[in-house]
Amino acid sequence: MNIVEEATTEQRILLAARKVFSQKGMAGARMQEVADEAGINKALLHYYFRSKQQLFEGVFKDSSQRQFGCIWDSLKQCDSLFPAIEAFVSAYMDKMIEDPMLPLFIANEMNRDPEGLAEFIDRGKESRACFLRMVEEARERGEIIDIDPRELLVNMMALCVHPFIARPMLKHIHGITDEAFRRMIQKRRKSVPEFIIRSIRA
Amino acid sequence: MNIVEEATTEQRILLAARKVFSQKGMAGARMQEVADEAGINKALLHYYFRSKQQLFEGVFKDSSQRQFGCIWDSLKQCDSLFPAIEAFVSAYMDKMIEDPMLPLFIANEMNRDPEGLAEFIDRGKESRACFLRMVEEARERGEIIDIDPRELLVNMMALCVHPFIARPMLKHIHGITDEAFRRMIQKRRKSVPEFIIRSIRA
DNA sequence: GTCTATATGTAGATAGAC
DNA sequence: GTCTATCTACATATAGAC
Repeated sequence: MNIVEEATTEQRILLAARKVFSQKGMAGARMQEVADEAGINKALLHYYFRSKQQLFEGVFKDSSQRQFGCIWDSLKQCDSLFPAIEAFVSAYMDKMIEDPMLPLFIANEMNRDPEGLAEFIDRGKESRACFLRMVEEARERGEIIDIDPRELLVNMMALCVHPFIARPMLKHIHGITDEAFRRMIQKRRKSVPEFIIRSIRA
Repeated sequence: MNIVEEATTEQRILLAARKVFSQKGMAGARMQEVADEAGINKALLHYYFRSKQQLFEGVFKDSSQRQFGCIWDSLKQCDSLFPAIEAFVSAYMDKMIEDPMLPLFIANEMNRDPEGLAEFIDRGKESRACFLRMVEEARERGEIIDIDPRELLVNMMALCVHPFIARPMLKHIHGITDEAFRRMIQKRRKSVPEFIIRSIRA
């Protein structure tokens, strides 16, 4: 092996599959397209991953871990609420900037097979519970208004994820380019936490 | 024709197709399933709509009109900002309660074929422009803080639409039933406008 | 208008050479 | 491990009887 190691075939397949599956979805994706994207033959896909379903699961396992993994963790690294909100929004948006197709991909996959996700979603369970307690406590201390912690969390996720889900529509409505979209997202990294905190501050 | 007219075959096909397409997406939908759902034969689908693509477009045309049609109009029926926000949120949510799969369906279709949507999105253009002016004016009068009107609109849509996009995840995370989800949405009809207005009020 | 039967194309998967 | 060639299954679409 060289010091500068080339990507293994398996890695190239996973990368190509992630691109194709997240753009086209499970049903719309074609094995041929994945093969082309990876620069290999269709038959080789079946050599590494027995079936399309298994390839898909390989990709999805990877993707959903990346999506849900460190995001929730960002919540509990803070000891007070407002910094935690800022950290969560930043972490979430960073992940989606890396991989803008992921949110829609995951939304679809959850819709297609709700059970298949359970283990990955549950991974952030404690972090989420920790955050909900933090909200509860801030409320008891009178720092924030009376709001259901779970509702706050839904609103936070909504404000983070929606631009990526609705990207084609936003681009059309506001007539913006990819570059302008990127700038909008960067702006939201600051404005979204402000929007949230203004709304809940007592 | 009877006074109590039965649904025509074409209407039953469109209804069935809407159900199947919005659950499975264009690629995942099967003509056989649409036929079964409509209680007719597969060949008859091709009699009414020459191809799957045309059937899909028939459904999408209908769906996106329902989604975008009267929602934007709700914006300009008010002469001050806060009631307009309340009206928009209510109208939007009512539409989605009627047809909870529509948001994800439309998000996917926009992703698949961004151009295909243009005409339907553009339909609400004047209403949107009118709303953005309303925000601008409220800002000049000092009623609200300094916020980009377009950003406000994105946030409004995010808070409305996200629970429907992420429904399976929310149901899993919060361990709620269909009935509890429905209650959550009803609650949000009030809480979302409050959340927004608290955030922008000067 | 509605059906049965069939043609046509394509995608997933395998066999087997190298 | 990687390829070419092929099998099999199935989905869209059509032909034609009723």
